[in-house]
Amino acid sequence: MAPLLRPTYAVIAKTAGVSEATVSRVLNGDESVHPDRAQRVRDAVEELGYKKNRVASALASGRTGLIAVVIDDDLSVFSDPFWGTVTSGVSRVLQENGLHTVLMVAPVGALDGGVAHYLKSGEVDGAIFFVLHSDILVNHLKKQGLPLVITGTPHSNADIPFVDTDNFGGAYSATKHLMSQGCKKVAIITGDIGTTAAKQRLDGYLQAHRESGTLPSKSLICEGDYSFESGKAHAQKLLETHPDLDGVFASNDLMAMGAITVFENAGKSVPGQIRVVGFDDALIAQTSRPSLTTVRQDVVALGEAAGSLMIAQLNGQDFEPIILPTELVIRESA
Amino acid sequence: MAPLLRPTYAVIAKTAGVSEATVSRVLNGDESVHPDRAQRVRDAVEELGYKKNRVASALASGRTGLIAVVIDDDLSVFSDPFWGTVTSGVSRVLQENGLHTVLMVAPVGALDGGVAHYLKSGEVDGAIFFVLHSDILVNHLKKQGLPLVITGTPHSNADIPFVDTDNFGGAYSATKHLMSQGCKKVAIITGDIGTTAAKQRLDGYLQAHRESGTLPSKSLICEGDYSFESGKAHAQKLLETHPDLDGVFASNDLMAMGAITVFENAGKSVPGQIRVVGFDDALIAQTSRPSLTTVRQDVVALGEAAGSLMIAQLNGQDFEPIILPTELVIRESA
DNA sequence: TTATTCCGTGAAAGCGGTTTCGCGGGTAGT
DNA sequence: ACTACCCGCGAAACCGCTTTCACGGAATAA
Repeated sequence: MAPLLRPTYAVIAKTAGVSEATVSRVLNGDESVHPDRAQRVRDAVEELGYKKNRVASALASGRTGLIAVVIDDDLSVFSDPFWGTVTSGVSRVLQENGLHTVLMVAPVGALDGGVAHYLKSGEVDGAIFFVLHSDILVNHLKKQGLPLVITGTPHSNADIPFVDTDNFGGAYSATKHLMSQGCKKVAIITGDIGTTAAKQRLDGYLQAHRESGTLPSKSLICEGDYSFESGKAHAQKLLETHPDLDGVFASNDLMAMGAITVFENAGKSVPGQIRVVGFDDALIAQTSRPSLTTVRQDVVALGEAAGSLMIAQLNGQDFEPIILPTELVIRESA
Repeated sequence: MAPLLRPTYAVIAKTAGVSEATVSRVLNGDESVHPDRAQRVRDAVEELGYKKNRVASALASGRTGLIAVVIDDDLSVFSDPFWGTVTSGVSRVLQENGLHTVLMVAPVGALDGGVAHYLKSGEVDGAIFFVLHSDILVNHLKKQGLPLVITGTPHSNADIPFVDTDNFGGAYSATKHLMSQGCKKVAIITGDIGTTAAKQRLDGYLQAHRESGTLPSKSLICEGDYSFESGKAHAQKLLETHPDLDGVFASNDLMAMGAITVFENAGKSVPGQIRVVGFDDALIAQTSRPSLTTVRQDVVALGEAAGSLMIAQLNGQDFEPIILPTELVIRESA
């Protein structure tokens, strides 16, 4: 079937008794059009039910009104509700400014990968990166003039706008809490250590140890990948190599839950014999048995901050990096 | 900064020594172009790094290559991992066919609402609906010739292509299982009864009762809204009005978890004193304590089936509705 | 050999907007 | 009254493709 026929500028112009250029000026907020003519245009739009064709506008203006939100991972990340929540924060801010979100969940890869190709295609007016294993693509796109925001502190000292959560502070207070609860041997299950967030959380854990006058052995530091399964795998290994382990800080809630599953199945009660803290404060943290002590980050605010930084750039305004605080939420598991 | 300058057909045509129409014919798979000329075009594309401008192509052809995936809800649905998983199934199938997904999570509302406006705007070549409280918009769009697929059985007998899970059979076997475990008084917490899925799950529950020669009292049938909080609220009420309750079938895993939280906090052990079954088999079902007995639906396959039905329509092929089976997964809670 | 048909290809119109440049009328200054 | 400047507005070029129509050469049939 033929697509629905909808009025164009030509019809609006004829109805209002003006030119198409005037219609364009009025609908795009040009204040120089005589108020009486402008009102005639608005009346015609109302009467005829006109809607702008965004495809034609994008071709003519060179701007699509789309902002890419890039998650350097695969679609299984959506089993972690963090991503839906943070994305909703970004989308709300962009939508308030007449922009739309294009969500890209794929490995960012090299300069000739799928994500790079898409971002260079001119289809988006800017890009917000959520997970980064390397700054190579980001630096390349910045040189080409694409407005960018990244979440997480950049690897290099490039002048890239970013928002972040206080990873170091959150991990530090989680580890301090475990120690204050009497834990003598505390392990960490990190995220992918290629990301700055995982590094900063590890640094917070190490700083808490330095301040208590101890240093954890290398086998207490496990590199996970934020997945439930990696939490389980490392918990298993920790029990084998450290039977006297009495505390674990996992760098996200999913890995914390994986660890708890293993400990409980091994007959080690949580928090009776071993205490566990996570990071994020996802719903899974609240509903688990035992409910999870965790470092809460304001995920909606993180998304909104990223969106606001993008809007500021597109409007040619000044901006500063934004670091959001964390809060340790004490529940049953520690 | 000015957008990156990229070669257009004019440049490709000049380099290959052909017209722009020929370039368009070659790149769109027209077999009538002389093979030598066609090869010269492909060589020029390779040499110059040409990428099609999809905005210009959409304007010229009247097709955008975008398919809307509509979830009649708000963004909090992403706290339920069902949605990320089912969407990934759809996206994979569309991408294999050169199409892209536009995800819309918003109340569908009336014919003059935001979703309706967008779908009538000509920006998408088709739409897949995931939750529907009413067929009004779908029937309207079908009349206008927009290719459609819905998940869930349509309310009316309209000739709308759909995919579904066997809701009736899943609920029936869940309720039968509770009865076979000795449960004498089984409640149900439904989803929004305006959706056909929730109705069918209720019907399955009622059929299992009919076959056992009993009928549940009306106060054992609670209408939830698939949220964790509604599961808790109805569980609280059920305990008050039915102290001898010994079984609950919840129409999704989140409500089941909400119910378990309330029962455990009230000192009723699961499954010792009261057995609980959910629906979906989300990760939350596996990680909870106790782990959740649930009706597993193949959510990826549901998404892929919806995508395949859309592709068939766009290609003008015949198609049948697709009903996917369920499987009762026995864990600790029942 | 001549006439007719077919087909590959190029020129250009069009898709629906944005934006530029020039024109004419009005206003201000001398 | 005349001159210079300003500004609102319209005509039309342009954005980068797709597709239509017409042309010329080749092939086929009479």
